[in-house]
Amino acid sequence: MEDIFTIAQVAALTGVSIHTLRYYERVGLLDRVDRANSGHRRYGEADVNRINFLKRLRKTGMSISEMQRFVALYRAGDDTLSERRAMLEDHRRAIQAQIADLQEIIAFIDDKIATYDEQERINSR
Amino acid sequence: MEDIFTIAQVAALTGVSIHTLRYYERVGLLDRVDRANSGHRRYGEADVNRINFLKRLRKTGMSISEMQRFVALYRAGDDTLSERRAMLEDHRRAIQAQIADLQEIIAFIDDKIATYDEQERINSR
DNA sequence: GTACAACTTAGAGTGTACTCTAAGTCAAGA
DNA sequence: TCTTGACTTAGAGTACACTCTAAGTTGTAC
Repeated sequence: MEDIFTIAQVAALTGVSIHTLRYYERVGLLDRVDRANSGHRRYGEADVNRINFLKRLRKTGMSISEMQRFVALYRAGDDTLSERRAMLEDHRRAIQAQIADLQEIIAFIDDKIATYDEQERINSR
Repeated sequence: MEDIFTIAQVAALTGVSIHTLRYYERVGLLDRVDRANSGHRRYGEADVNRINFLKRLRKTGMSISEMQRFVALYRAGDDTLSERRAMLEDHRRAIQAQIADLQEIIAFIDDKIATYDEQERINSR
């Protein structure tokens, strides 16, 4: 019932490269992944979920070291729930701020584009 | 009437460091800034506007090389207006996509936070 | 006129996050 | 059994965007 995956399958599944998957394990973002007798990695669904979560955090600008802190708290168990919650809330706020910045810059670009339109009208007279 | 500024003033005004201002000039993002007889840089308002524009583009994930392309088009004059316009529109679309990603991830984090709340309620029984 | 902070240059160094290499082992099909 | 491609490791290399250093010059306040 529990699906297991090779590193290539996980890379295809998550869009995280093979090199990066090994790197994330090396720096402790992933717990040591199970190995086959051959030594080859065998990922479980929990690993894949973790990778997808990490991918989202990265995509939204969380640094590797912040993610390491988060994972360390996770490993430390239930006592750290409220701390992890606070981290996520901080990160949520940071993302909201990013969105606000982006929206402001969209408005700025729209202004620029409008100026260009104006310019083109003038040039075509 | 035209205000002129030293590099330190521009750094304070724009939030871009002195080192970075010199770097941007070196890689051609800024046209060669005027110099005093002493050789010290003297920035005009047009320079400051350009720096603020570049700062916004960077903040929204445009790479240095893309900005170089944009600036090159700008230098090439009016013939490139529609090309620059197209670049800005592309960048606008990229920013919109970023915003959509971020919003999706906010929803994901809200889910996680809700799970943590649930967990805390269980633990406190 | 002297101290001292701010400026100049070319070029070297840094931090982050990968990304690749070399040398070797393993698994599956012809 | 042989070949081929996927996998393993430790460690080196890379891209990007700065950021700093060294050695020297300039401007201003006392």
